[in-house]
Amino acid sequence: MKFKAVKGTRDFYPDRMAMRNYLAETWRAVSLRNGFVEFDGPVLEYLDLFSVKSGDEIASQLFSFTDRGGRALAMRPEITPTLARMVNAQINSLPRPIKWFSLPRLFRAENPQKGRLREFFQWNIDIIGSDSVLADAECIFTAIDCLREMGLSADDVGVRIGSRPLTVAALRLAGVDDSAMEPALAALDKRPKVSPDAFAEMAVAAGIPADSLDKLCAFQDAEGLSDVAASLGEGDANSAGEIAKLESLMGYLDNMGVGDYCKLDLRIVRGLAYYTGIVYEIFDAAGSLRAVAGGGRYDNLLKLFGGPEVGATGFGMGDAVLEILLAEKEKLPDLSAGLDCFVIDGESNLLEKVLEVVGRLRQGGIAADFSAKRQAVGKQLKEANRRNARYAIILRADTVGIKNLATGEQTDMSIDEFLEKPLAYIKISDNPFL
RNA sequence: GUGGGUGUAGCUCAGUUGGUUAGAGCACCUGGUUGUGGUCCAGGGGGUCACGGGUUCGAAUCCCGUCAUCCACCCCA
Repeated sequence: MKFKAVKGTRDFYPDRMAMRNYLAETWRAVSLRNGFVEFDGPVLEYLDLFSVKSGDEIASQLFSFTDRGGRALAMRPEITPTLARMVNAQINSLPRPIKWFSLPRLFRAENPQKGRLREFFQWNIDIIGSDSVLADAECIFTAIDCLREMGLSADDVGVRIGSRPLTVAALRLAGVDDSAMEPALAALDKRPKVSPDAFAEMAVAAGIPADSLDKLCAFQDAEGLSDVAASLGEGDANSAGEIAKLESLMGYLDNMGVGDYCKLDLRIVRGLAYYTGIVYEIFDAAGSLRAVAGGGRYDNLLKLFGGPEVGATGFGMGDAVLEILLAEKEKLPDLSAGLDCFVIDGESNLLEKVLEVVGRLRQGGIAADFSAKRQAVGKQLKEANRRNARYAIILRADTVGIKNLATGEQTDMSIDEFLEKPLAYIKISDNPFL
């Protein structure tokens, strides 16, 4: 073969396309029933848009180019900058809180590996214009609502919830200066992935005093909020407020009936610097995969993009890991598309009749097709079977046999009688992805 | 960007210490029961063995390079 798909991209043959549509349609349906409205922006943005909040490291993982007008452009690696740009442009006319979702196609020029591709789809949920922890609760609920809709229980996936402000408070208490906060947070973020010794080495290199590591670990490993409060000591009023937020968050999630999916876990820090409050990641129970989703509060972001200071919170869920997880848990639905009716000419010279019946059925919203070849009934039934049809409509000069291919039952009547109201005799597919 | 594994038919894979015309199953196509399916039977198409170079009388097989893919690191928006 001379031409191949580009590294890190996927060809969506019909089976796979059906799966992609299933994810997209479920994401969309869940978003809408949670009160979010859909938006989208261009795949291409000015390169500058992505350097505002991210450094050069990120820029090196972008697909970027200069167009014929000399503009430095990039294919979007995430939708949040576009969201910020769009919201900022109309912030004064948008009723708050803004509850928007998007299903963007994204591109990142990194090396592909399990659950990571160069081109992928992501579900983004954001609430802008609310400082309340209720907004965080709504986002988390929406994520769980989706996973539950797809058949994943609290035994399959869990939301681990941490807090940036509390983690910062713990680091301050450990003697880390505010100017050294970012590398210290980065070190804590890596802790779950490395050995205790390696973590200690990394932490000290990041400027965390060695003699405070035990206390920091105890803080991160706290099982409950009272433990957290204890490890922060008397602390400041701010920390007490953050602990209260986590408490009401957990309460709200309980109220909405998804408390069993959620767990306090202060080891969740998130890599990015812009998070300002509650942060969370969703993992498979075994913890063998990458995060299915991740998000949190980012109150400074709109201002960073030239807008006002407004509260914002949200998450992103990629398609790659989700699909792997659903496959592992055997929760992928059977999406084999089938026809409602396969129309067969049961005698010779009936093509005109076949076309008439097919036309009428299709017009009535019934998925109908017929054989490209005029051949024996047996062959055509075989084809109907291969096409996964629910009914074979076998035509003769004046009568029609309606055969249920699953049960083998067949009823005969006049063609006119059938076409009068075909739905009285057949049950059409309720598969919306047909 | 770095490191390791793997590249044989559309898919999953065989292919014996290098030896003549490269195989199977599934899928696909055609035909068989003068016509009501999923089975069965017979036949068929399809591979420059990822690509390029080297060693050899001879390479799918050994060596080098390139590319792709998978896994991991970096990073993770």
